Amino acid sequence: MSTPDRLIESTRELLWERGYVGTSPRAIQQRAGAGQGSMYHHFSGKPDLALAAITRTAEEMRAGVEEILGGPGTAVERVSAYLRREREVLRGCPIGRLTQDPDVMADPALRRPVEETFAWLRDRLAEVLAEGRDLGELDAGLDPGATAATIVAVLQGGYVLARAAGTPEPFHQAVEGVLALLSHP
Amino acid sequence: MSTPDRLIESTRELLWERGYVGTSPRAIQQRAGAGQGSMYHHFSGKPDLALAAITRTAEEMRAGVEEILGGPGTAVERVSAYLRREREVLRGCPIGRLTQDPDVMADPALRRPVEETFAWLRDRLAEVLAEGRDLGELDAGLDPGATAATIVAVLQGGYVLARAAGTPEPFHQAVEGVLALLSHP
DNA sequence: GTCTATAGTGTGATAGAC
DNA sequence: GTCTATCACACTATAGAC
Repeated sequence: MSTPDRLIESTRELLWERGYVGTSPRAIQQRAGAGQGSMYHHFSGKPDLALAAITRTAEEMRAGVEEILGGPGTAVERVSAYLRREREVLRGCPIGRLTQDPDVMADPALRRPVEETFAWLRDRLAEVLAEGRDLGELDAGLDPGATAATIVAVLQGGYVLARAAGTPEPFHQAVEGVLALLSHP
Repeated sequence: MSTPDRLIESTRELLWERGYVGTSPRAIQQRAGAGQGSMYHHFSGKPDLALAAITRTAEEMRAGVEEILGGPGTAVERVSAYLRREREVLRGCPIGRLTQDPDVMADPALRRPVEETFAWLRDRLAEVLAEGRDLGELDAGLDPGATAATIVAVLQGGYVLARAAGTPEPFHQAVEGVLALLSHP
């Protein structure tokens, strides 16, 4: 792995664990096994590195979601598979957590990938839900856009509950709760 | 307002806006109009002040919730009122955001009020939902615990979506989405 | 490309005068 | 109780040698 790649990977991990404010260039360098000069040679500074890290994380997340939502199965099956997919629940969502970082949200360049990822995710889920509704798999009165927002919110909020509780259990409860509401009627 | 009170209020605001890592004693003092000596006279340091601030916020939140959930109306009416209550959506949840702060979660004293607040909230909502189910207002097969987790997660995740989008709209969509699922069958 | 040296600022806290 | 002075350290970045 090249030095720039190692720096980006270090930044990704630290942004996930400690957020943007809590991540220092020094910590990034140490984790990557790179010196200061090296880091500032490849990147203009902390924001530049963070942009590379966030962009890469957003791309990976999108690909992972599309693998499930664009795969085989009925609409409800695909949504269920997405909700029940294995996750490192207590680590939280690497994109969602950036949302709480004022310095990220204040920088348009850093904010864009966060905004776009969630917009895409909601749209993609809404498409699948609309498909399920049109095929009679879901209630005819179901609002795909609102329900998609609910589902994404359950995941993001599930992470919050799990971290508060110190266990993944409330995350899984929240997921099963919304699936029961979705499938039951 | 006394100096200790002003310091606590400053800390509450800054924890909400910038989180624990992003909040410096200096910023707290400046916002409170207090000097360093004054701050360290009344509090032993940043963690001590944060504990006072978090405790106060948790107490207020609990009282606000109980006012609605313990008020008049059917179970669904009270849950709807709680979900639709006016909120400063883009500011996020002052307790939920602490969940993303590794230094808060690493300190058992700071973590406890966060953990207890969410545990209480889920239990309280589950009670109301069980009541609604037992009175035939909600589906007989509804799981109160899981559904309560779902509802709290929708709120917490709604904040995340709203901040990502830069507008409160997805928060309201998520809320209406879950209410539709809850009331429809 | 990578290194070390250095700078300027902020952090979190203590000391001791008033 | 509140003030100013001071501390040791970390942060983010630049300079210039190698």
